[in-house]
Amino acid sequence: MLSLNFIREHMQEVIDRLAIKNFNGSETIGRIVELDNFRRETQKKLDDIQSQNNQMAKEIGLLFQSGKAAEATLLKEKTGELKTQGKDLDLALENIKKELDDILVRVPNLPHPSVPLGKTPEDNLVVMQEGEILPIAATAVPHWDLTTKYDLIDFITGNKITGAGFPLYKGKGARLQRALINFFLDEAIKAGYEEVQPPYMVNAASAYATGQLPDKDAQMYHVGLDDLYLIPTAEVPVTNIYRDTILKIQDLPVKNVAYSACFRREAGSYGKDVRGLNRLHQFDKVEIVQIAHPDHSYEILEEMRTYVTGLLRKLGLPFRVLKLCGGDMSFTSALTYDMEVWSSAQARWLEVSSVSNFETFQSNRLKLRFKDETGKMQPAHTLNGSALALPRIVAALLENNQTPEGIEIPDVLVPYTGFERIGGKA
RNA sequence: GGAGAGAUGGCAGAGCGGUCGAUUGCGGCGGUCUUGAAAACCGUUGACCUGCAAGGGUCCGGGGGUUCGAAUCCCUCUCUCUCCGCCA
Repeated sequence: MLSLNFIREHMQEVIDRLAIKNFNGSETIGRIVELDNFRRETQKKLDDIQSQNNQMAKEIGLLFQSGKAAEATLLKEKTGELKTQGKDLDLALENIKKELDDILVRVPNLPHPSVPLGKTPEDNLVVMQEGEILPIAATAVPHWDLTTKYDLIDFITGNKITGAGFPLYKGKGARLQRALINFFLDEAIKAGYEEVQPPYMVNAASAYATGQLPDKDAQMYHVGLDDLYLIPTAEVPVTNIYRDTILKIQDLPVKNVAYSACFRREAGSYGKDVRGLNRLHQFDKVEIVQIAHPDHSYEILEEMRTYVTGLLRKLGLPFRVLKLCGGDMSFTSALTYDMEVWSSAQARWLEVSSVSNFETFQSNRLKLRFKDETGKMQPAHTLNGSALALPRIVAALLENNQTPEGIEIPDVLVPYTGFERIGGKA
């Protein structure tokens, strides 16, 4: 969430920048400042009463100790009034804080000044494109046909076991998954990330801290009996490692990588977007997370972007990088790059990674801070990115590498798969 | 799941219901000494809210209660440890 002080001191700027995310903040921001003023007033009143209370309690103590019981009793009677006032104020303060917090957690992060204007994905800015976009071969088929042809993924049985969007990977399909996960993890480790294996369920506090709650409540699977959420991305548990943490400046940047299954309800999705591997309820992803000094977070964002495009290059997939426009950015992000790979048989771009800088938006909620050069406490910046999400990578690999002899596995993956081709005589 | 013990500052570990935000040790930081380091010695060392400041307020696992006054008493929840049970 945004910090109250920043909002107070930059009201108009906050409203203007929120508008870039198509969020009309004029009323909300006014209300926030109003409530905060009220909060301060009430707090002050309460503090004064507490102060008087403490003072009197001390005096009473001293009187009793020096044997002046009568005077002490007299003073005791006077504390009743203060107590009632204190209770009322306390209650009022609690209500104000609750209302303030409810509003504050629903205000999105401010976009970085370089974020392009726009409302829809069409307004995103293509910042680079690489790789050859080959014309579609007459015989090329989409991945949902290839997975059936080579018996790699069984959507029907997955549907029987659980439901739509929960595929069953089989044989070389399963091995390809495992190969990709290991390849992505090894590459990240080479790039200096420390591997962690997080829990796949998180509590509400964690989901709030990274911004999934209350914003994306309906997108997460919730286990009601225990009040736990299935993670939509490893970002949630991994970033929450650092909740309520004070880091040393020399520990920055913190670099973590994690593989996890991801669970998303994807309520409201339909049509060609959900066909085959394009959109699933459960999928695999390797996620990179960094915690950075605010002075360097944008350099690190570029570093992460370069890292991810490097992976795509190694896999031999044509890709492009988009800088998301205000309207297409997530609630929590200040600047996001999306990486998309070209799927030849579908003749469309598929999003396979999203790399974002959240600046202090998450760390404010996380209470993730570090002591800076001057010994002052300040919130760190958090960043993360997919490196990478598997399903659409698999889709693109299958579609782009299909030949009459079968599907060719990229050289970098062969040591991981143990086979060079799917189908044919191999 | 059953029985018991516990939860205090970065860590360890004190704390008769009344100047306790908290003794002490370690660690950290600064200094003296030293060519440098170690050792020794001296000093310093929690977070948050509010205020220009002085100051005031809150925090001893979370929440509630008793009391003029709670780290200290009571209730409750959570977690940890030990033992038993069950089990990948």
